[in-house]
Amino acid sequence: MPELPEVEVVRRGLERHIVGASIDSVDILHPRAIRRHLPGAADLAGQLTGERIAGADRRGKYLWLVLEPSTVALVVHLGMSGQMLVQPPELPTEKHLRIRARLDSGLDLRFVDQRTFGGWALAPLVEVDGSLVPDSVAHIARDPLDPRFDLAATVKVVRGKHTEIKRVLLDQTVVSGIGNIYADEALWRAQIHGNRLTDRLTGPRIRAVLTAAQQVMREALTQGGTSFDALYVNVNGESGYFDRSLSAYGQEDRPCPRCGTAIRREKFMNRSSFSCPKCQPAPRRSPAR
DNA sequence: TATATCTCCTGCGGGC
DNA sequence: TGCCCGCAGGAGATAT
Repeated sequence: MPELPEVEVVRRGLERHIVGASIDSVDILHPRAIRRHLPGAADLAGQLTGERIAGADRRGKYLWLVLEPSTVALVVHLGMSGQMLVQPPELPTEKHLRIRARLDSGLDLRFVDQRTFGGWALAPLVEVDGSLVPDSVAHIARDPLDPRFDLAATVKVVRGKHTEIKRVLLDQTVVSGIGNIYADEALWRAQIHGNRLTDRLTGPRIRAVLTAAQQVMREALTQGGTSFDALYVNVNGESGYFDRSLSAYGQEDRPCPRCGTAIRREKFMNRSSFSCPKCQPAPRRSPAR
């Protein structure tokens, strides 16, 4: 599942393989893949055709290609299962191919997405807090790998909320790029249960969990991201290996690497949470969910 | 206004 | 073998 490290791997691949190329034509093969582009498929294809890809940028899990001469951005979200593949056009069409762009470099840029949670949309670039981002991404906070990420300010925002720490880690308007996998890993490293209330945690403990998120995502990035199946791959169709290094996520009933206690799985926000019952004791009375 | 919950979607695996 | 159901989960919409 693509979270920040996986998206960054894809961004780097796009930067290496398609920046500088121009778009000759675009085929939209599934309307849901462009549902966030309100003017529709014909408009998206028309606006992209003839544009030159001038750069590949990212904030959190949002990725965008800067286009010239229009200066708009093609915003890409991979959702649960999206892939941006750079392929020779003669390669067979993928089963879940949603969008195909033909480039003047002789390659295809393909958007493949089994579960159709992801998609493409065009957006003008606007300046937010000193950075140029698509206006549809303006509400997304800086991610922990951003050189201008302000840890102290983020700690303050988190402490100012009255909710559970895991909810805040998943709130992209507070800190971006963290999904269910890295939230569980960061909480495990910081030895904090995800149901702990933010306004009852000390500043140093919140700082510890944010720093842990930063560390775990940096490590994942060096290993090409996390992959459980063929759903997440880089632009060449290769999977990452970080899933072999996970301590909590997906480790139900396996021994905690720190204390040996069996990792437990709980339902949280309609999804699964994994934690060590000894290292990460739950608050005495969990808030109603 | 802040927080919580629902919904979208597809393929896989388990149970019957 | 085939059908049904639960599960996976990011993010916007809707409810509280």
